[in-house]
Amino acid sequence: MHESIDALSRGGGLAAWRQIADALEGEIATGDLAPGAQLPTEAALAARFSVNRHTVRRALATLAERGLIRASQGRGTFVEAAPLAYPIGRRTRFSEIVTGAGREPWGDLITHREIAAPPECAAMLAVPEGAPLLELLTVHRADGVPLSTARTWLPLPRFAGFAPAYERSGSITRALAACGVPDYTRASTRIRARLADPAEAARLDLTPGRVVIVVSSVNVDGEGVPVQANRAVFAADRVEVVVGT
Amino acid sequence: MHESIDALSRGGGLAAWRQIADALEGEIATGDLAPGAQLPTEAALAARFSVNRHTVRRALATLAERGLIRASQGRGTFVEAAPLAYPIGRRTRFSEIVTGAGREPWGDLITHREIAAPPECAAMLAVPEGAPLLELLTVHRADGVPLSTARTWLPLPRFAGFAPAYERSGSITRALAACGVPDYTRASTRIRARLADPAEAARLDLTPGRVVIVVSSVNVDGEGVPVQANRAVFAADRVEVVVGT
DNA sequence: AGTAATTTGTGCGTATGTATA
DNA sequence: GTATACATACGCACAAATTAC
Repeated sequence: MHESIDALSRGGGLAAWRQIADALEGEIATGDLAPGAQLPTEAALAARFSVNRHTVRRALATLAERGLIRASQGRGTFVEAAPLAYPIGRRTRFSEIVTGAGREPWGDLITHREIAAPPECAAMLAVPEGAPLLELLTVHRADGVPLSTARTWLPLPRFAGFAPAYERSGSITRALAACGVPDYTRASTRIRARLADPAEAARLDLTPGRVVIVVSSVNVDGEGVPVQANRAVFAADRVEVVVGT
Repeated sequence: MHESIDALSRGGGLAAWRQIADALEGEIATGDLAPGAQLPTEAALAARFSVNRHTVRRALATLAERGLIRASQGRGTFVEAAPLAYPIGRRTRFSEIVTGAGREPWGDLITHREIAAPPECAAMLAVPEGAPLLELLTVHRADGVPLSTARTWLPLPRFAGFAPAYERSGSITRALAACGVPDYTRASTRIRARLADPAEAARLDLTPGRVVIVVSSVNVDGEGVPVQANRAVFAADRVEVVVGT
Protein backbone atom coordinates (compact mmCIF):
# COMPACT_ATOMS: atom_id res chain seq x y z
CA MET A 1 0.00 0.00 0.00
CA HIS A 2 1.27 3.41 -0.99
CA GLU A 3 0.27 6.19 1.39
CA SER A 4 0.41 9.75 0.14
CA ILE A 5 1.57 12.63 2.30
CA ASP A 6 -1.27 15.13 2.71
CA ALA A 7 -0.24 18.64 3.60
CA LEU A 8 -2.30 20.57 6.15
CA SER A 9 -2.56 24.35 6.28
CA ARG A 10 -0.87 25.13 9.54
CA GLY A 11 -1.35 28.33 11.49
CA GLY A 12 -4.26 29.32 9.30
CA GLY A 13 -6.79 29.43 12.13
CA LEU A 14 -8.08 25.95 11.26
CA ALA A 15 -6.99 23.29 13.71
CA ALA A 16 -5.01 20.40 12.26
CA TRP A 17 -7.27 17.77 13.89
CA ARG A 18 -10.31 19.36 12.25
CA GLN A 19 -8.75 19.28 8.81
CA ILE A 20 -7.91 15.60 9.33
CA ALA A 21 -11.45 14.84 10.48
CA ASP A 22 -12.92 16.62 7.47
CA ALA A 23 -10.59 14.77 5.08
CA LEU A 24 -11.55 11.39 6.53
CA GLU A 25 -15.25 12.27 6.64
CA GLY A 26 -15.00 13.19 2.97
CA GLU A 27 -13.45 9.84 2.10
CA ILE A 28 -16.25 8.09 3.96
CA ALA A 29 -18.92 10.23 2.29
CA THR A 30 -17.56 9.50 -1.19
CA GLY A 31 -17.37 5.79 -0.44
CA ASP A 32 -13.59 5.85 -0.80
CA LEU A 33 -13.70 4.34 2.68
CA ALA A 34 -16.62 1.94 2.42
CA PRO A 35 -18.74 0.74 5.37
CA GLY A 36 -16.91 -2.00 7.22
CA ALA A 37 -13.54 -0.99 5.81
CA GLN A 38 -10.62 -0.63 8.19
CA LEU A 39 -9.01 2.78 8.45
CA PRO A 40 -5.24 3.10 8.36
CA THR A 41 -3.73 2.77 11.81
CA GLU A 42 -3.36 5.87 13.91
CA ALA A 43 0.40 5.71 13.36
CA ALA A 44 -0.09 5.52 9.59
CA LEU A 45 -2.49 8.47 9.60
CA ALA A 46 -0.06 10.45 11.73
CA ALA A 47 2.64 9.83 9.15
CA ARG A 48 0.33 10.64 6.24
CA PHE A 49 -0.68 14.02 7.70
CA SER A 50 2.72 14.65 9.33
CA VAL A 51 1.25 15.15 12.80
CA ASN A 52 1.47 13.52 16.20
CA ARG A 53 -0.70 10.50 16.89
CA HIS A 54 -2.59 12.53 19.51
CA THR A 55 -3.72 14.90 16.79
CA VAL A 56 -5.00 11.99 14.72
CA ARG A 57 -6.76 10.57 17.78
CA ARG A 58 -8.59 13.82 18.34
CA ALA A 59 -9.82 13.77 14.76
CA LEU A 60 -10.91 10.15 15.05
CA ALA A 61 -12.66 10.89 18.35
CA THR A 62 -14.94 13.45 16.70
CA LEU A 63 -15.86 10.97 13.96
CA ALA A 64 -16.46 8.19 16.50
CA GLU A 65 -18.65 10.54 18.54
CA ARG A 66 -20.87 10.97 15.51
CA GLY A 67 -20.99 7.24 14.85
CA LEU A 68 -19.12 7.35 11.53
CA ILE A 69 -16.33 5.08 12.74
CA ARG A 70 -15.77 2.65 15.57
CA ALA A 71 -12.38 1.98 17.19
CA SER A 72 -11.67 -1.46 18.59
CA GLN A 73 -8.69 -1.84 20.87
CA GLY A 74 -6.13 -4.24 19.43
CA ARG A 75 -7.96 -4.59 16.11
CA GLY A 76 -8.19 -1.23 14.44
CA THR A 77 -10.68 1.45 13.49
CA PHE A 78 -13.51 0.69 11.12
CA VAL A 79 -16.11 2.59 9.13
CA GLU A 80 -19.55 1.94 10.61
CA ALA A 81 -22.15 0.31 8.42
CA ALA A 82 -24.85 2.81 7.56
CA PRO A 83 -27.84 1.98 9.76
CA LEU A 84 -31.01 0.81 8.09
CA ALA A 85 -33.36 3.76 7.74
CA TYR A 86 -36.64 2.76 9.40
CA PRO A 87 -39.34 5.22 8.39
CA ILE A 88 -42.23 5.61 10.78
CA GLY A 89 -45.49 6.76 9.37
CA ARG A 90 -49.16 5.90 9.25
CA ARG A 91 -48.52 2.89 7.02
CA THR A 92 -45.26 1.47 8.36
CA ARG A 93 -44.69 -2.14 7.26
CA PHE A 94 -41.57 -3.87 8.45
CA SER A 95 -41.46 -6.16 5.44
CA GLU A 96 -41.78 -3.27 2.96
CA ILE A 97 -39.03 -1.29 4.69
CA VAL A 98 -36.58 -4.16 4.65
CA THR A 99 -37.49 -5.20 1.14
CA GLY A 100 -37.10 -1.61 -0.01
CA ALA A 101 -33.57 -1.63 1.36
CA GLY A 102 -32.81 -4.64 -0.81
CA ARG A 103 -32.70 -7.09 2.08
CA GLU A 104 -34.74 -10.14 3.02
CA PRO A 105 -37.21 -9.72 5.91
CA TRP A 106 -38.39 -12.37 8.31
CA GLY A 107 -40.07 -12.45 11.71
CA ASP A 108 -39.55 -15.38 14.07
CA LEU A 109 -42.24 -16.15 16.61
CA ILE A 110 -40.44 -16.97 19.86
CA THR A 111 -43.41 -17.50 22.18
CA HIS A 112 -47.09 -16.69 22.35
CA ARG A 113 -49.57 -17.01 25.19
CA GLU A 114 -52.78 -15.65 26.57
CA ILE A 115 -52.56 -13.00 29.29
CA ALA A 116 -54.84 -10.66 31.23
CA ALA A 117 -54.40 -7.08 30.00
CA PRO A 118 -52.06 -5.11 32.25
CA PRO A 119 -52.96 -1.42 32.70
CA GLU A 120 -50.62 -0.06 30.04
CA CYS A 121 -51.76 -2.46 27.30
CA ALA A 122 -55.39 -2.06 28.25
CA ALA A 123 -55.14 1.68 27.74
CA MET A 124 -53.40 1.34 24.37
CA LEU A 125 -55.92 -1.17 23.04
CA ALA A 126 -58.96 0.52 24.64
CA VAL A 127 -60.05 -2.68 26.40
CA PRO A 128 -60.87 -3.17 30.08
CA GLU A 129 -58.00 -3.93 32.41
CA GLY A 130 -57.68 -7.70 32.78
CA ALA A 131 -59.35 -8.44 29.44
CA PRO A 132 -57.88 -11.46 27.61
CA LEU A 133 -55.05 -10.61 25.23
CA LEU A 134 -52.79 -12.61 23.00
CA GLU A 135 -49.13 -11.71 23.62
CA LEU A 136 -46.48 -12.58 21.06
CA LEU A 137 -42.72 -12.31 21.41
CA THR A 138 -40.99 -12.00 18.05
CA VAL A 139 -37.59 -11.31 16.55
CA HIS A 140 -37.30 -9.49 13.24
CA ARG A 141 -34.34 -9.95 10.94
CA ALA A 142 -32.98 -8.47 7.73
CA ASP A 143 -30.77 -10.92 5.84
CA GLY A 144 -30.56 -12.95 9.04
CA VAL A 145 -29.24 -10.09 11.20
CA PRO A 146 -31.68 -9.34 14.02
CA LEU A 147 -32.87 -5.74 13.87
CA SER A 148 -35.57 -5.76 16.50
CA THR A 149 -37.43 -7.88 19.02
CA ALA A 150 -41.01 -7.02 19.80
CA ARG A 151 -43.88 -7.78 22.11
CA THR A 152 -47.24 -7.60 20.37
CA TRP A 153 -50.64 -7.63 22.04
CA LEU A 154 -53.91 -8.42 20.28
CA PRO A 155 -57.38 -8.55 21.83
CA LEU A 156 -59.03 -11.94 22.25
CA PRO A 157 -61.15 -13.67 21.08
CA ARG A 158 -61.04 -11.61 17.87
CA PHE A 159 -57.48 -12.68 17.00
CA ALA A 160 -57.46 -16.22 18.37
CA GLY A 161 -56.07 -17.52 15.07
CA PHE A 162 -53.29 -14.97 14.80
CA ALA A 163 -50.38 -16.94 16.26
CA PRO A 164 -50.43 -19.90 13.85
CA ALA A 165 -51.01 -17.55 10.91
CA TYR A 166 -47.99 -15.48 11.94
CA GLU A 167 -45.84 -18.55 12.40
CA ARG A 168 -46.71 -19.69 8.88
CA SER A 169 -46.15 -16.37 7.13
CA GLY A 170 -43.57 -14.56 9.29
CA SER A 171 -45.45 -11.33 8.66
CA ILE A 172 -47.75 -9.23 10.80
CA THR A 173 -49.46 -7.90 7.71
CA ARG A 174 -50.30 -11.33 6.32
CA ALA A 175 -51.33 -12.73 9.70
CA LEU A 176 -53.73 -9.83 10.29
CA ALA A 177 -55.16 -10.35 6.82
CA ALA A 178 -55.81 -13.98 7.75
CA CYS A 179 -57.81 -12.70 10.74
CA GLY A 180 -60.01 -10.51 8.57
CA VAL A 181 -58.06 -7.23 8.85
CA PRO A 182 -57.07 -6.45 5.27
CA ASP A 183 -55.58 -3.07 6.16
CA TYR A 184 -54.32 -1.24 9.22
CA THR A 185 -52.66 2.07 10.04
CA ARG A 186 -50.47 3.32 12.84
CA ALA A 187 -52.37 5.48 15.29
CA SER A 188 -49.66 6.60 17.69
CA THR A 189 -45.97 6.09 18.22
CA ARG A 190 -43.74 6.76 21.20
CA ILE A 191 -39.96 6.47 20.96
CA ARG A 192 -37.65 5.96 23.92
CA ALA A 193 -34.09 4.72 24.38
CA ARG A 194 -32.32 2.81 27.12
CA LEU A 195 -29.79 0.06 27.68
CA ALA A 196 -30.58 -3.46 26.49
CA ASP A 197 -31.40 -5.93 29.21
CA PRO A 198 -29.72 -9.36 29.03
CA ALA A 199 -32.72 -11.10 27.47
CA GLU A 200 -33.05 -8.50 24.71
CA ALA A 201 -29.32 -8.50 24.13
CA ALA A 202 -29.42 -12.26 23.62
CA ARG A 203 -32.35 -12.10 21.20
CA LEU A 204 -30.71 -9.28 19.22
CA ASP A 205 -27.26 -10.88 19.28
CA LEU A 206 -25.84 -7.83 21.06
CA THR A 207 -23.21 -7.58 23.74
CA PRO A 208 -25.02 -6.67 26.99
CA GLY A 209 -25.18 -3.03 27.91
CA ARG A 210 -25.73 -1.79 24.36
CA VAL A 211 -28.27 0.89 23.53
CA VAL A 212 -31.71 0.04 22.18
CA ILE A 213 -34.45 2.23 20.75
CA VAL A 214 -37.92 1.31 22.06
CA VAL A 215 -40.80 2.12 19.73
CA SER A 216 -44.29 1.68 21.20
CA SER A 217 -47.15 1.93 18.77
CA VAL A 218 -50.81 1.12 18.31
CA ASN A 219 -52.29 -0.01 15.01
CA VAL A 220 -55.95 0.46 14.16
CA ASP A 221 -58.14 -1.12 11.50
CA GLY A 222 -60.17 0.70 8.87
CA GLU A 223 -62.83 1.66 11.43
CA GLY A 224 -60.26 3.10 13.83
CA VAL A 225 -60.59 0.19 16.25
CA PRO A 226 -57.25 -0.74 17.86
CA VAL A 227 -56.25 -4.18 16.63
CA GLN A 228 -52.69 -4.40 17.87
CA ALA A 229 -50.35 -2.77 20.36
CA ASN A 230 -46.65 -3.23 19.96
CA ARG A 231 -43.39 -2.53 21.75
CA ALA A 232 -40.44 -3.05 19.42
CA VAL A 233 -36.87 -2.94 20.69
CA PHE A 234 -34.31 -2.01 18.02
CA ALA A 235 -30.54 -2.37 18.16
CA ALA A 236 -29.62 1.31 18.11
CA ASP A 237 -26.53 0.91 15.98
CA ARG A 238 -28.32 -1.07 13.27
CA VAL A 239 -31.36 1.13 12.81
CA GLU A 240 -32.12 4.81 12.36
CA VAL A 241 -35.72 5.88 12.80
CA VAL A 242 -36.86 8.35 10.17
CA VAL A 243 -39.95 10.48 10.67
CA GLY A 244 -42.01 12.03 7.89
CA THR A 245 -40.41 13.47 4.80
CA MET B 1 -47.44 3.88 58.10
CA HIS B 2 -50.19 1.28 57.97
CA GLU B 3 -49.70 -1.41 55.30
CA SER B 4 -52.69 -3.43 54.19
CA ILE B 5 -52.47 -7.13 53.37
CA ASP B 6 -53.45 -7.65 49.73
CA ALA B 7 -54.67 -11.11 48.81
CA LEU B 8 -53.53 -12.63 45.51
CA SER B 9 -55.48 -15.18 43.53
CA ARG B 10 -53.28 -18.23 43.85
CA GLY B 11 -53.37 -21.15 41.47
CA GLY B 12 -55.60 -19.31 39.04
CA GLY B 13 -53.21 -19.48 36.12
CA LEU B 14 -51.98 -15.94 36.83
CA ALA B 15 -48.50 -15.77 38.29
CA ALA B 16 -48.21 -14.05 41.66
CA TRP B 17 -45.37 -11.82 40.48
CA ARG B 18 -47.48 -10.60 37.59
CA GLN B 19 -50.38 -9.72 39.87
CA ILE B 20 -47.97 -7.80 42.08
CA ALA B 21 -46.49 -6.01 39.06
CA ASP B 22 -49.96 -5.09 37.84
CA ALA B 23 -50.98 -3.82 41.27
CA LEU B 24 -47.91 -1.61 41.55
CA GLU B 25 -48.24 -0.42 37.96
CA GLY B 26 -51.79 0.55 38.75
CA GLU B 27 -50.72 2.56 41.78
CA ILE B 28 -48.14 4.37 39.67
CA ALA B 29 -50.68 4.98 36.89
CA THR B 30 -53.20 6.47 39.30
CA GLY B 31 -50.57 8.67 40.91
CA ASP B 32 -50.96 6.84 44.20
CA LEU B 33 -47.24 6.32 43.87
CA ALA B 34 -46.08 9.67 42.51
CA PRO B 35 -42.92 10.19 40.42
CA GLY B 36 -39.90 10.35 42.67
CA ALA B 37 -41.68 8.56 45.51
CA GLN B 38 -39.94 5.70 47.23
CA LEU B 39 -41.60 2.30 47.03
CA PRO B 40 -41.96 0.21 50.15
CA THR B 41 -38.94 -1.99 50.71
CA GLU B 42 -38.94 -5.38 49.06
CA ALA B 43 -39.40 -6.96 52.49
CA ALA B 44 -42.43 -4.76 53.20
CA LEU B 45 -43.97 -5.62 49.82
CA ALA B 46 -43.34 -9.31 50.45
CA ALA B 47 -45.25 -9.02 53.73
CA ARG B 48 -48.06 -7.02 52.14
CA PHE B 49 -48.68 -9.62 49.41
CA SER B 50 -47.75 -12.58 51.62
CA VAL B 51 -45.11 -13.84 49.22
CA ASN B 52 -41.43 -14.47 49.28
CA ARG B 53 -39.14 -11.55 48.58
CA HIS B 54 -37.98 -13.28 45.40
CA THR B 55 -41.49 -13.01 44.03
CA VAL B 56 -41.54 -9.28 44.76
CA ARG B 57 -38.17 -8.91 43.07
CA ARG B 58 -39.44 -10.56 39.92
CA ALA B 59 -42.36 -8.13 39.80
CA LEU B 60 -40.10 -5.14 40.41
CA ALA B 61 -37.69 -6.34 37.70
CA THR B 62 -40.42 -6.20 35.07
CA LEU B 63 -41.32 -2.66 36.09
CA ALA B 64 -37.68 -1.58 36.13
CA GLU B 65 -37.20 -3.09 32.68
CA ARG B 66 -39.96 -0.83 31.39
CA GLY B 67 -38.47 2.23 33.06
CA LEU B 68 -41.33 2.74 35.51
CA ILE B 69 -39.13 2.35 38.59
CA ARG B 70 -35.45 2.45 39.34
CA ALA B 71 -33.81 0.38 42.08
CA SER B 72 -30.81 1.87 43.84
CA GLN B 73 -28.74 -0.56 45.84
CA GLY B 74 -28.65 0.42 49.49
CA ARG B 75 -31.15 3.26 49.08
CA GLY B 76 -34.41 1.82 47.88
CA THR B 77 -36.64 1.69 44.82
CA PHE B 78 -38.12 4.85 43.37
CA VAL B 79 -40.79 5.77 40.86
CA GLU B 80 -39.21 7.29 37.76
CA ALA B 81 -40.26 10.78 36.77
CA ALA B 82 -42.57 10.58 33.78
CA PRO B 83 -40.55 11.64 30.74
CA LEU B 84 -41.61 14.78 28.93
CA ALA B 85 -43.49 13.85 25.78
CA TYR B 86 -41.72 15.54 22.89
CA PRO B 87 -43.94 15.46 19.79
CA ILE B 88 -42.16 15.58 16.46
CA GLY B 89 -44.04 16.93 13.51
CA ARG B 90 -43.83 19.43 10.70
CA ARG B 91 -44.19 22.36 13.08
CA THR B 92 -42.27 21.26 16.16
CA ARG B 93 -41.37 24.18 18.44
CA PHE B 94 -39.37 23.45 21.56
CA SER B 95 -40.85 26.40 23.42
CA GLU B 96 -44.43 25.39 22.63
CA ILE B 97 -43.85 21.80 23.71
CA VAL B 98 -42.37 22.77 27.04
CA THR B 99 -44.91 25.50 27.62
CA GLY B 100 -47.69 23.07 26.80
CA ALA B 101 -46.39 20.76 29.50
CA GLY B 102 -46.72 23.59 32.01
CA ARG B 103 -43.02 24.18 32.31
CA GLU B 104 -40.75 27.11 31.55
CA PRO B 105 -38.54 26.82 28.43
CA TRP B 106 -35.17 28.42 27.85
CA GLY B 107 -32.24 27.88 25.54
CA ASP B 108 -28.73 28.85 26.59
CA LEU B 109 -26.24 29.69 23.86
CA ILE B 110 -22.98 28.04 24.93
CA THR B 111 -20.78 28.91 21.96
CA HIS B 112 -21.15 30.07 18.38
CA ARG B 113 -18.61 30.33 15.61
CA GLU B 114 -18.15 30.33 11.86
CA ILE B 115 -17.09 27.04 10.25
CA ALA B 116 -16.60 25.60 6.78
CA ALA B 117 -19.43 23.17 6.00
CA PRO B 118 -18.39 19.57 6.61
CA PRO B 119 -19.89 17.04 4.17
CA GLU B 120 -22.81 15.97 6.36
CA CYS B 121 -24.02 19.51 7.10
CA ALA B 122 -23.49 20.59 3.51
CA ALA B 123 -25.79 17.83 2.31
CA MET B 124 -28.49 18.63 4.88
CA LEU B 125 -28.47 22.36 4.06
CA ALA B 126 -27.99 21.86 0.30
CA VAL B 127 -24.91 24.11 0.20
CA PRO B 128 -21.47 23.33 -1.28
CA GLU B 129 -19.01 21.52 0.94
CA GLY B 130 -16.81 24.07 2.68
CA ALA B 131 -19.39 26.87 2.41
CA PRO B 132 -19.44 29.23 5.43
CA LEU B 133 -21.84 28.18 8.17
CA LEU B 134 -22.76 29.53 11.57
CA GLU B 135 -22.56 26.78 14.18
CA LEU B 136 -24.30 27.21 17.54
CA LEU B 137 -23.99 25.00 20.58
CA THR B 138 -27.01 25.30 22.87
CA VAL B 139 -28.56 23.73 25.95
CA HIS B 140 -32.34 23.62 26.32
CA ARG B 141 -34.00 23.48 29.69
CA ALA B 142 -37.46 23.01 31.15
CA ASP B 143 -37.78 24.58 34.58
CA GLY B 144 -34.00 24.70 34.74
CA VAL B 145 -33.51 20.96 34.13
CA PRO B 146 -31.51 20.38 30.94
CA LEU B 147 -33.50 18.29 28.46
CA SER B 148 -31.29 18.54 25.41
CA THR B 149 -28.12 20.00 23.99
CA ALA B 150 -28.00 20.80 20.32
CA ARG B 151 -25.69 21.83 17.54
CA THR B 152 -27.38 24.09 14.99
CA TRP B 153 -26.01 25.08 11.62
CA LEU B 154 -27.22 28.03 9.55
CA PRO B 155 -25.88 29.19 6.18
CA LEU B 156 -23.88 32.43 6.07
CA PRO B 157 -24.05 35.25 5.24
CA ARG B 158 -27.87 34.99 5.33
CA PHE B 159 -28.00 34.41 9.09
CA ALA B 160 -25.07 36.53 10.24
CA GLY B 161 -27.24 38.22 12.87
CA PHE B 162 -28.68 35.00 14.29
CA ALA B 163 -26.36 34.45 17.24
CA PRO B 164 -26.99 37.75 19.06
CA ALA B 165 -30.72 37.49 18.37
CA TYR B 166 -30.76 33.99 19.85
CA GLU B 167 -28.77 35.07 22.87
CA ARG B 168 -31.29 37.86 23.55
CA SER B 169 -34.44 35.79 23.10
CA GLY B 170 -33.37 32.23 24.01
CA SER B 171 -35.58 30.98 21.21
CA ILE B 172 -34.84 29.62 17.75
CA THR B 173 -38.23 30.75 16.53
CA ARG B 174 -37.75 34.36 17.62
CA ALA B 175 -34.14 34.51 16.41
CA LEU B 176 -35.16 33.24 12.96
CA ALA B 177 -37.93 35.81 12.85
CA ALA B 178 -35.35 38.50 13.56
CA CYS B 179 -33.44 37.24 10.48
CA GLY B 180 -36.48 37.58 8.23
CA VAL B 181 -37.82 34.02 8.51
CA PRO B 182 -41.30 34.44 10.01
CA ASP B 183 -42.18 30.74 9.65
CA TYR B 184 -40.41 27.44 9.17
CA THR B 185 -41.31 23.76 9.00
CA ARG B 186 -39.45 20.55 9.65
CA ALA B 187 -38.46 18.84 6.41
CA SER B 188 -36.88 15.64 7.69
CA THR B 189 -36.08 14.00 11.00
CA ARG B 190 -33.75 11.12 11.83
CA ILE B 191 -33.71 9.55 15.28
CA ARG B 192 -30.82 7.57 16.70
CA ALA B 193 -29.69 6.56 20.17
CA ARG B 194 -26.30 5.99 21.75
CA LEU B 195 -24.35 6.58 24.94
CA ALA B 196 -23.65 10.14 26.03
CA ASP B 197 -20.09 11.30 25.64
CA PRO B 198 -18.49 13.12 28.58
CA ALA B 199 -19.06 16.60 27.13
CA GLU B 200 -22.75 15.94 26.51
CA ALA B 201 -23.13 14.33 29.90
CA ALA B 202 -21.70 17.45 31.52
CA ARG B 203 -23.97 19.79 29.57
CA LEU B 204 -27.03 17.66 30.34
CA ASP B 205 -26.05 17.17 33.98
CA LEU B 206 -25.97 13.38 33.49
CA THR B 207 -23.64 10.79 34.88
CA PRO B 208 -21.39 9.64 32.01
CA GLY B 209 -22.42 6.55 30.09
CA ARG B 210 -26.14 7.31 30.13
CA VAL B 211 -28.30 6.91 27.06
CA VAL B 212 -29.17 9.82 24.80
CA ILE B 213 -31.60 10.13 21.90
CA VAL B 214 -30.13 11.98 18.94
CA VAL B 215 -32.63 13.80 16.73
CA SER B 216 -31.24 15.23 13.49
CA SER B 217 -33.53 17.49 11.54
CA VAL B 218 -33.63 20.08 8.80
CA ASN B 219 -35.95 23.08 8.86
CA VAL B 220 -37.03 24.87 5.71
CA ASP B 221 -38.59 28.30 5.16
CA GLY B 222 -41.84 29.05 3.33
CA GLU B 223 -40.16 28.53 -0.06
CA GLY B 224 -38.74 25.16 0.95
CA VAL B 225 -35.18 26.49 1.21
CA PRO B 226 -33.22 24.88 4.08
CA VAL B 227 -32.57 27.51 6.72
CA GLN B 228 -31.30 25.40 9.58
CA ALA B 229 -29.88 21.96 10.30
CA ASN B 230 -29.93 20.65 13.81
CA ARG B 231 -28.63 17.76 15.84
CA ALA B 232 -30.29 17.67 19.26
CA VAL B 233 -29.14 15.26 21.97
CA PHE B 234 -31.83 14.41 24.54
CA ALA B 235 -31.38 12.77 27.92
CA ALA B 236 -33.24 9.53 27.19
CA ASP B 237 -34.76 9.17 30.64
CA ARG B 238 -36.17 12.71 30.63
CA VAL B 239 -37.76 12.73 27.20
CA GLU B 240 -40.02 10.52 25.13
CA VAL B 241 -40.34 11.30 21.45
CA VAL B 242 -43.89 11.11 20.16
CA VAL B 243 -44.64 10.82 16.45
CA GLY B 244 -47.91 11.68 14.77
CA THR B 245 -51.09 12.25 16.68
C1' DA C 1 -0.65 -23.43 24.77
C1' DG C 2 2.29 -19.51 24.64
C1' DT C 3 4.82 -15.75 23.03
C1' DA C 4 5.47 -11.80 20.22
C1' DA C 5 3.73 -8.20 17.33
C1' DT C 6 0.23 -5.02 16.29
C1' DT C 7 -3.07 -1.58 17.48
C1' DT C 8 -5.89 1.28 20.28
C1' DG C 9 -6.33 3.45 25.08
C1' DT C 10 -4.33 6.32 28.73
C1' DG C 11 -1.33 9.23 31.23
C1' DC C 12 2.25 12.73 31.97
C1' DG C 13 5.02 16.58 30.75
C1' DT C 14 6.20 20.43 27.70
C1' DA C 15 5.66 24.19 24.45
C1' DT C 16 3.05 27.57 21.74
C1' DG C 17 -0.43 30.64 20.17
C1' DT C 18 -4.83 33.08 21.25
C1' DA C 19 -8.26 35.03 23.49
C1' DT C 20 -9.76 37.20 27.96
C1' DA C 21 -9.41 39.87 32.30
C1' DG D 1 1.60 45.73 28.90
C1' DT D 2 0.76 41.81 32.04
C1' DA D 3 -1.29 37.82 33.77
C1' DT D 4 -4.37 34.11 33.31
C1' DA D 5 -6.85 30.64 31.13
C1' DC D 6 -7.67 27.72 27.33
C1' DA D 7 -7.08 25.14 23.12
C1' DT D 8 -3.77 23.12 20.29
C1' DA D 9 0.17 20.20 19.23
C1' DC D 10 4.18 17.27 20.23
C1' DG D 11 6.95 13.49 22.51
C1' DC D 12 7.44 9.57 25.31
C1' DA D 13 5.99 5.62 27.90
C1' DC D 14 3.07 2.08 29.18
C1' DA D 15 -1.49 -0.56 29.60
C1' DA D 16 -5.00 -3.45 27.43
C1' DA D 17 -6.96 -6.03 23.75
C1' DT D 18 -6.44 -8.58 19.73
C1' DT D 19 -4.17 -11.20 16.22
C1' DA D 20 -0.44 -13.96 14.15
C1' DC D 21 2.76 -17.46 14.51
